[in-house]
Amino acid sequence: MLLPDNLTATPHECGDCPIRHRAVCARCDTDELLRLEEMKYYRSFEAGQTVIWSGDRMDFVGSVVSGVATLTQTMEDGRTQMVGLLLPSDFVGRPGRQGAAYNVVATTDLVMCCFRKKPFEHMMEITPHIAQRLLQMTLDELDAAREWMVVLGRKTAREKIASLLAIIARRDASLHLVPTEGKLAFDLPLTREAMADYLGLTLETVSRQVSALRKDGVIELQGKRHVIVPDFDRLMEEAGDDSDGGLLS
Amino acid sequence: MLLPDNLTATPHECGDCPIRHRAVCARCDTDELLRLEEMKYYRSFEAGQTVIWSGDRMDFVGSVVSGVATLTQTMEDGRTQMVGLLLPSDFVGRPGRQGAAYNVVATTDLVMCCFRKKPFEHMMEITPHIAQRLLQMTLDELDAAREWMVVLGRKTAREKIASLLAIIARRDASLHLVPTEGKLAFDLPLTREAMADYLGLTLETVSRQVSALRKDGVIELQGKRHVIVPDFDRLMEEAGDDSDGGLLS
DNA sequence: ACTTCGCCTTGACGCAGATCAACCGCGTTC
DNA sequence: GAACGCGGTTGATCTGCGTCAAGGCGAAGT
Repeated sequence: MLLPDNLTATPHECGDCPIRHRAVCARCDTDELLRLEEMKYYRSFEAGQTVIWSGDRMDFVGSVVSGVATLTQTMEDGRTQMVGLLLPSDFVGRPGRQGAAYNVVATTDLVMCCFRKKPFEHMMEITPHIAQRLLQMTLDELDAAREWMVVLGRKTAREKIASLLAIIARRDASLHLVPTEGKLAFDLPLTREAMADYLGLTLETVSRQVSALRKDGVIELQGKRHVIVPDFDRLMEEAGDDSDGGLLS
Repeated sequence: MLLPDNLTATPHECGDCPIRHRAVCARCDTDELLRLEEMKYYRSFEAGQTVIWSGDRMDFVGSVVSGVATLTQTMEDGRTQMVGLLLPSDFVGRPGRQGAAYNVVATTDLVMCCFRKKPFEHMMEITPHIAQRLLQMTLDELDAAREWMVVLGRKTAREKIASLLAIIARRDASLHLVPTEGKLAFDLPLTREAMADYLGLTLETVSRQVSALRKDGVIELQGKRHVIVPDFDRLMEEAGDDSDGGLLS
């Protein structure tokens, strides 16, 4: 599981990158960064493939270009909890750390944009604002993790589902920057089981609550995965979290 | 709630600081850092006092010297979830961010060691490895948050209690560095309600499970707060987490 | 066309933990 | 020393979600 054979090194200009690598973007930065830009390479994975196993040596950092991956932790008896959801533009990796702390699994076809860790860390040392940008991104992750602790600890099953749908809808909306006058639609990138693992529920409960939200008109479904949100505010209300999180601002 | 009147500016040498400020320690660092060291000041709070309210402007960063504080998030209907437990040596604050994201409350008498945010941020810019150290600390926090997501999402009430006790016991043991041949003892710095807020439970359930652990000999109690752990491995087992986390290594 | 398999849905039932309520011990106030 | 408040305990009951079980649907293989 160390260096997969589907590793492809594609030199390119920053503008070609559909999602700019937020930690290091040669469009905003210059000079030494262009050297790093040259070291950039892509890796792709199929849905279901494991990117890296918890505990394995991890010699790269990167970010998600397209597709969705999850960070999961499993207890000895098999109970598993998702601890991170990686959507396009999210960063993966722990500069300064040896091993991976969690399983990283692609839940859809996935493309990542990577740097080898060593040179990346070196660049971090000689280019102060990379470390700072990384710090800001890590603080964002920490905020997301803490928000999720509220969901896990204090929300009902229905609120949990609504919260998850809201997160995905919001992130999805911020990508295809087409304002869709209040109606959002997206494909769920997760199975019912993965949703359950994210929310600390069972897959049956997830299924029931999704059905309930559909029956109550909070969402519409086309097939099992395509979700339409007729009224985002209503969804946020169901999530027990009345701020719109800046989607419509 | 902005600048409390109990702010005291105590110039000192690093060695005097019972808990060295992990982000910036003039014993390890030098030169410019000594300038920062001079800007260090202390603030103290009584048990129950709020250090800062969520949303308030936060113009300092700091770390806990002694005592315990909590980060909490409250929903509109009053449900509250603790999202961070701040023990001695833990860092508080978000360099580069304006407001506080959570309520910070002292649950015991508390002493913090602070820097004004502006000069601290400036120092971060001109002293690269401060940003890097801060990044490492933030990654630690993120790991802790994710570990807690597993507790919240997948553990039973009994396991949750055991997990919390184990965390406190371990942190406590690492402070008074006296090896106590397997027997640990400490005072719970949290009320039953605060424990419930940390664990996503009700205070009644916390009370019942603590009693159950006592009845089963996993812990002993002197009064309501003083806990004795006769066998740490047993406690870890109850927590559903068989690694000792390095306490006895 | 039939089978198989993965993913999902729905129903019946049980239980862990929430809720509601009474009470205890202890320190503080008047 | 009576009254009070605060934190904690314990009991009785309720309920949301887990568990177990059966079956549906669509895609892919034979």
